Parts: sequence; structure tokens; C-alpha cells
Amino acid sequence: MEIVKKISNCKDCIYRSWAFKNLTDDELKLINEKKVEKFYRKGENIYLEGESIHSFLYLQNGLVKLYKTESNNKEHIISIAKPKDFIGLLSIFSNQNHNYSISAIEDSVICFVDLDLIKTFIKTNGDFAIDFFEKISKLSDSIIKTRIDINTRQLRGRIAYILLFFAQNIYNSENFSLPVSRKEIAELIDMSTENVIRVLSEFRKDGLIQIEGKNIEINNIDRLQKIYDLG
Amino acid sequence: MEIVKKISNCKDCIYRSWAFKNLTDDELKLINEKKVEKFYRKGENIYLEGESIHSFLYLQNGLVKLYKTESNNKEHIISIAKPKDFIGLLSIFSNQNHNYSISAIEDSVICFVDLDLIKTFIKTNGDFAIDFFEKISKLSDSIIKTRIDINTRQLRGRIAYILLFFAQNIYNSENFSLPVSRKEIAELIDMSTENVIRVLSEFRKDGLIQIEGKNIEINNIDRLQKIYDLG
DNA sequence: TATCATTAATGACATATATCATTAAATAAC
DNA sequence: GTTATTTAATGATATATGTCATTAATGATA
Repeated sequence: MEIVKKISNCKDCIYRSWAFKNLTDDELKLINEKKVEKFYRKGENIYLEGESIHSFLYLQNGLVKLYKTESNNKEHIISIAKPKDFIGLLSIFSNQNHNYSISAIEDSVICFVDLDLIKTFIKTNGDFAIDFFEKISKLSDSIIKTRIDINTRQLRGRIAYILLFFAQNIYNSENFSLPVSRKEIAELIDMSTENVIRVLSEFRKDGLIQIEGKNIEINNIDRLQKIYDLG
Repeated sequence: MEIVKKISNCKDCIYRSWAFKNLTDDELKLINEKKVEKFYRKGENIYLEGESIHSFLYLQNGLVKLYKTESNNKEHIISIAKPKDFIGLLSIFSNQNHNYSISAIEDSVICFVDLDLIKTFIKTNGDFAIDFFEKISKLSDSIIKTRIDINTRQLRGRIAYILLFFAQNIYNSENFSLPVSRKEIAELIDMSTENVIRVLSEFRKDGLIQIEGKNIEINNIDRLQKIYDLG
């Protein structure tokens, strides 16, 4: 991890309009002075379960996973955050320590915003509080919705989900390179690695997708959508 | 459903100390004037998916379920709220309409607090905003944690979870009457009704619990906990 | 390049879970 | 109370999914 030169000013940040649009120039200046942008290579940890919470994390670029290491040392991925997403769960506002870990699944730039400062602005700037709250509430609910969508489906539906997720939510293309291993897909959608591979092969044999290593091309997105819809 | 006489004043409400402790007497008076307490019999709907959102709901008494009706008309229970819980998901702050339905699984008293008023206080009372935010963030995260805890376990672990949940979280007793049918348990922990019944019978045969209809008595909570821990 | 380690792929098999069918018990409706 | 309807219980069976073993492919390391 390396700290990115502080060339970027929050005032010009394209993400300002997302969650920080209600801050005054002065408030934004305070954020700017205290924020740190860090660059992480694919595979690097951003923080680990148990570490104390100081910052609100904002993904500027790349892709990260939120995960938990179970008692049997298996990892379970809770969600994947994409640019413009707040990273983590809401309990950063009530907990002392992180309950989950975060690592980069693609080269990523993360903006660390001082959490106390955010809390101060929640207290002192009502419009910011409301808007900020709305934004991160949505994200939290979408994690719940996704977990349910995944777990009420069987394997084919889950694989269809993950393919549609990357194609439609992350890469905006039916031709993309998987940022995660088959094992990580398994950890994300609660199935065994072997079955992830098997179902992907099955989809390939059925002509739904083409696979070449990490490269995926979706040939028939409608049928994939139908497989997802039917579960 | 019947509207409860407005004898109770928020000022004296035992729940004031939970989420509304930072409101001034005047603010609380406004809440009090606009709030409505309603009584629902077991089985009654509080609201249905698609209805528009006007209130922040607070469970005073009883037990309610948050659920979704799937396209195949099956129901899926997302969570069960107990007294002192905020009912619903955070997106009431960003959505126009409810994404889920809520109904009473025990006779319940629900306090409907005007949502716009809450938003006003978030804007104008910083201490309230922070505290309120912390409280409902916790609830949202605990739903995510629970969904993961359930779905990473197999059937025996899930049934152990639900028994421990009612004994430890809801009734504070190892002897309680199930407020839900076997079918509802199935809808809550993602398994078939038959297998809910089967595993319960198995636990009975193994001497872990006693069952008489809806009445459950836990005989060996340690072994139940172990079954839960091992998954 | 050669070696090692990790990831991917596939088959055979074991296990977990769902589905279907049937009966009994409990509740609700009349 | 009697009848209808829902809920609970259980066995038999089908299906879905996980596990183990093996090999191939890929990527990392020296």
C-alpha cells in the first residue's frame, strides 16, 4: 500500500456530488485536510477484523471485498464494493472495532475520511446528515437484499447472479475478466468451489457463455437472466 | 387493528431512553402529538409490500415479522423484531414505498412515529441524529450477520439457532411457546417445512428438547449451542 | 528453464436436502 | 358437536450439493 500524493482536492472530487454535496466549502476543506488516499494492489488487505475503527472508507477506484474469516479458517465474502460505494457496514458508527475484513480484489484507491469529522458534520449540518444517511442506508439494504436473493436460489441461479452482477453492475459489458477466483465466487455465493466450476462449465457447454481462464463472455444474457429469475 | 387510546405519553415511555433520549421536552411533545399507537392481533398485517412509507415504526409490545412474498407466492421471512426494536429496514429513509411486508406473529402494539418529524429532528438536533443513527445501524447490521449465520450452517445448526434465538433473545427462558408455525420457521431459515419438523423430532428423540405442539422446553442448551457452533 | 505452488477441471461417490404421498392431530368454520 | 381446513408428523424417494481423488493448466519463484 502506498499513500497517494494529495493532489486531489475533495472540492473537485467526482464523488463529492454523491454523498458530500451538502457540505459547505469550509467543511469540505476540513475533510480534505484530514483525508488520506491510499493505493492498494490486488490482494492487499485494507484492514482486518478486530482492528479499531477510525475512518469512513470510500472507494474511489477498483474493487474490494468485505469478508469474514470463520472459526474453521474458511473465508466468507459478504459483499463486493465498487467505485462510489461506501466500504463496510453501518456499524462503524456504533462499534469500536471492525467485525469484518476488507481487501482489494483489483488495484484500488481508497479514500480514508476521518470518522469523527463525519460525525461532527452529522451533528452540525442537518442537510448533510439526511442525505448521507439516505445514501448509506440504501447500500446497507442492498446487501440484505442481495444475501436473500442469493440464498433463496440454487446453484445455477446463483452463478447466473454472479455473472449478471459483474456484467451489469461492475463492468457494464458482457465481456469481462473475472476479478475473483472460482474459490472466491464460492465464498461469496455460498457453494463449493467444485460446483462453481462445474456450473460454469455447464453454462459454457450450453452455449450461454464463453470461458477462457478468467475471461468471460456472455452469449445469451436473456437465458442467463431467466435462469436467475427462476432460481 | 384498533387504535390504542393515547394515554401513553412519549415522555414516560420506557423506550424514550433507547432512541429518543436526546430529544428535548418540546421535541418529544411534537412526536407525542403526532404519534399513533395501534394494536394488532396475531396474524394481522401491519403494512404490505408496495404501500407508501409515512412512519417510522417502533415495536412496543409483541412480536412481528418482516417478510417478502416471492414471485412464486412463497413467503420469505427476513427478520423478527422484538420489543424496543425499530421495525423495518433502513431504506424507509430513502424509498417511497415499502419493499417488504410486516405482520404480527403475536399480539402487538406498534407506535407509528411521523417520519418527516424524525427527519426534521435529524436535521435540527445533532445529538439525536448521531444517537438515532447508531441505534438503527446496529439493527441493520445484525440482520446481515444473522442472515450469514443462518445460511452458512446446515439444517441442524439452523434449527439450533432458531431455538436459541427464541430462548435467549426473545423469551429469556428455556421453556417457551413457539409464536410461529413450522412453516414460518422454514421461511425464516431457508429450509423445507418437512425438514424443520424432522430435525425438531430428531432433537426430541435425542433428548435435547421436549415438544408438545407449540410448547418447547430445552433440556440441554449446551449441546444445542454446540450444534449451532459446529454448524 | 525448471521447479514449485496455486488454481481450474472433471469424475465418482457420499451426504444433505427437497419433494411427494399419506396419516394424524390440531384449529377453525359452521 | 360435526365437518372442513390447516398444521404437524413420518416414510419413501428423487434431487441437489458437497467431498474426495486425480489430472491439467496456470502462475510464481529461483
